[in-house]
Amino acid sequence: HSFCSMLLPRKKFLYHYKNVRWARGRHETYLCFVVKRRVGPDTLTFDFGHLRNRNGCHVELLFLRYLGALCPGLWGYGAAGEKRLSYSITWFCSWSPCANCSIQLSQFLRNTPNLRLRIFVSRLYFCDMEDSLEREGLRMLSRAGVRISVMSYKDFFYCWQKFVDSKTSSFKAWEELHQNSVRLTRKLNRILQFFQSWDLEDLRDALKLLGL
DNA sequence: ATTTTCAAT
Repeated sequence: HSFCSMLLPRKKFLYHYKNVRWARGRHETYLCFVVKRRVGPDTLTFDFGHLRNRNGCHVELLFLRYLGALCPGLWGYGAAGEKRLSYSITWFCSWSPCANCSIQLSQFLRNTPNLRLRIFVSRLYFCDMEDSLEREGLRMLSRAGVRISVMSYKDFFYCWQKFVDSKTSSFKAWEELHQNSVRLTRKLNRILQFFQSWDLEDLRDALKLLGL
């Protein structure tokens, strides 16, 4: 695509996705995505790539702009409501969405039931205050059926393989990756006020990865 | 102990 170069430079990935407590200077947000078409119980990987925020537009809303091109037939072909295709999108974002993006996404998804969204985030954006709008936004997304998780080692590893110009260098975890991921996962669970259970698609992906 | 955040210069 013209709007998303295929591979992310290693340095950029490591700088922007590092789940450090004090993410000084991360004034950009990256979004790596996988689009899968759902055919009955099966999903076929259809497209992947990455985006970053531009011109004051948050990357999530930028993604929504490109959604029509990424998911042909999402809104049906020809006659209204006919032959709508179903898609699943998984994205990995360096920051969690701001309140406004969460609201926009929730509304969009309510009007597009044939689209499923699964979100992984490296860091939580403005979620320190108990009453922050960002926290409420995450709950809103959750209620709209989006499963949100904090990225763990396996997710960084996957992104390195899939989206990064890693050549032959293997992914090396930074100090504190695991601790930070655990801390942020606990924080997200407290925000969402319940423990999200496994879902079937995660299980299928895990089995596929193991070659089962 | 404390530090930042999809910038603005």
